[in-house]
Amino acid sequence: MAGTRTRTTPATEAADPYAPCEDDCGIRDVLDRLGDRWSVLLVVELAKGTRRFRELQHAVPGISQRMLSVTAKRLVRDGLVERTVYPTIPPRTDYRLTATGRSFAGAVAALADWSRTHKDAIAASRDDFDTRHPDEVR
Amino acid sequence: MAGTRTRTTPATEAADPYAPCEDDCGIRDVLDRLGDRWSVLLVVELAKGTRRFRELQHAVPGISQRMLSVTAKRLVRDGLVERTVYPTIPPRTDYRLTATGRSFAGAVAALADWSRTHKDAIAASRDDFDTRHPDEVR
DNA sequence: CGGTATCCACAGGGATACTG
DNA sequence: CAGTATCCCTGTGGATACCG
Repeated sequence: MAGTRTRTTPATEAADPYAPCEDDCGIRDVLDRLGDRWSVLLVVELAKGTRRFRELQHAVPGISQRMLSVTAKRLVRDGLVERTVYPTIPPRTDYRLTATGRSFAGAVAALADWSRTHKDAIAASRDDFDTRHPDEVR
Repeated sequence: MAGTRTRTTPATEAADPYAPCEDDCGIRDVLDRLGDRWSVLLVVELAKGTRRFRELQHAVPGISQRMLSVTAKRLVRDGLVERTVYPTIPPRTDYRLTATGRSFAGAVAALADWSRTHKDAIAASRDDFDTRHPDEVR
């Protein structure tokens, strides 16, 4: 999502180019988490229980060490995930959902349900659209 | 969301770098719509009733003509929105949610509810985190 | 083990101009 | 009115290397 909440104009700008909360108002914050590639997958995995860094990395195939670190930190900042560090050698870090995080996981699960029940219809619609409009860039 | 569903590697690649549907499986498709800047705003507006191109543009402040066009087309392709063109002069185009689209709007509304009830907690958590970690890039 | 730091490719999306 | 065509800047996130 390039340019999210950013302005292109130099700096000598006064008004916020984005609407001051039309229907939005806070929803964006949640949507941004849902939108990024990994947050939801991490939450879904953590909904199953406490996980260590390495465990998360294996549970969510394809995530890089960097993105796991970045995403987890974001979730911790938002208060959805709790991080516990054991200063042992070698170190150990546990991640687990907070109460808010579990609530969020519930909301996500509802959405996942919607996805599952409508994915076929969506796929069909796309195929249909694509055959009807063979050109197009996409 | 740069690099979404894309590979950086040249072309001589065999296996899909992304998991063949671990827990994901179709959810991504929905999440991608939720993730982009405008889809949800458009759906929310259309949930109120049929809208013309221009009406949508005014209802969703900040959206460019191009992004309205692009986003609407995506929603039509996914079968969430229906487009009716009246070949009058000047032309007129109506956009309205399909049955699937209304169902989707419902799911989004649920999410919006979650957002509203938790936005304060999230904001508080962020403030707390930020004061506790004054440095950091963000 | 559990991260950071750095570098960079690339798709998203804004601005602007033009068209049926 | 309702788009399309271009151009270009931007943040996201992948790869890689290094650290306590």
